[in-house]
Amino acid sequence: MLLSTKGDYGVRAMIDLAKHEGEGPVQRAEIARRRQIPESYLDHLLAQLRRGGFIRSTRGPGGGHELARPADQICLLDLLESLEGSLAPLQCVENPAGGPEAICGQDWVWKEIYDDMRVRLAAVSLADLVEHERDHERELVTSAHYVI
Amino acid sequence: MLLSTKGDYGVRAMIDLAKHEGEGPVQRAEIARRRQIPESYLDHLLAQLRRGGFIRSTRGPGGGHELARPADQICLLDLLESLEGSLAPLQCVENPAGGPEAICGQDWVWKEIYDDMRVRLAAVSLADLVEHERDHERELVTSAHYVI
DNA sequence: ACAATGTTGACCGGATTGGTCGAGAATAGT
DNA sequence: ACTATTCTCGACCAATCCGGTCAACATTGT
Repeated sequence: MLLSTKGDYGVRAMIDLAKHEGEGPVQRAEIARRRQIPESYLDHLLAQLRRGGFIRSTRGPGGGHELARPADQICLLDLLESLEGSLAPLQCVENPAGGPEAICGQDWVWKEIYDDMRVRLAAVSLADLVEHERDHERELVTSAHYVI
Repeated sequence: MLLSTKGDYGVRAMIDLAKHEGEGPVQRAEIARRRQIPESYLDHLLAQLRRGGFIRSTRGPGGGHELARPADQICLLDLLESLEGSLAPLQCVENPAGGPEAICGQDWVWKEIYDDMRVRLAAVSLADLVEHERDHERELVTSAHYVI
């Protein structure tokens, strides 16, 4: 597994914030409930997202969390690399391999895959993810209509 | 990191066997030395490769390991999936997600990347990897020639 | 003052990783 | 039959990571 729950949950949380953009701070408890994330674990992810500059948090009653920038200016690549660290599929793809090692033998294959992956992830914004989710919801509603 | 040392070392070992195809069994100690893999750890990887049907092993003096099929009939995808298990980058990409979860939100992006990745890996054979390594060696020799 | 909320860091059990080690089984050569 | 060589198998182990809990504290609105 390339991504741990950090990347999964973290992006879920960001999608939730993006969906409620402009409605004031969203509370930890709400995010946790809607996205099925353990509340106390979500803490750590929000802290990481804050340090990464993706969200702003305000304390006290009526406090909560909001996006630091518009959803269409946050791409999935930045988000995931901030949450997970490097997404390199293989050790020797990331580091410069020091000397003339070349002992790995499959690095060139993975370099291609990795580059392509990063391009794709960079092309998807948080806004795209929200839009996709809204589309999916509409689909569900429609199919339910015909079933019932 | 998507791949652990299992996938890295395992493929290294297979490249080594492919490179010495037709020269009789290659011994564990040789592979370990040439490819810089701890000998006793290599044991486990060879066992896994044997169970996966990729190699045959013979005991006793003069024994060792050889490819079970020609190198051009073994693709990187099969090897890695046998060594590492599923290469799915995200939980929800692999399992059918049970009910109408769709809570992940980024699964569609990763499904595309995953499919593409598997196609690429399926297109690379062990023979390709050996050829690439030989090319690389020639390059090194050539550049060394000019430097000296 | 008090309640609501976020912030931080310590801690924890279980799984996985990346090995080591030793006893044993098969086989070739003598 | 004996021995040296080589693979085979499973037990074991230390370190790290993962997913998560918890308690103590800081900040702010009323």
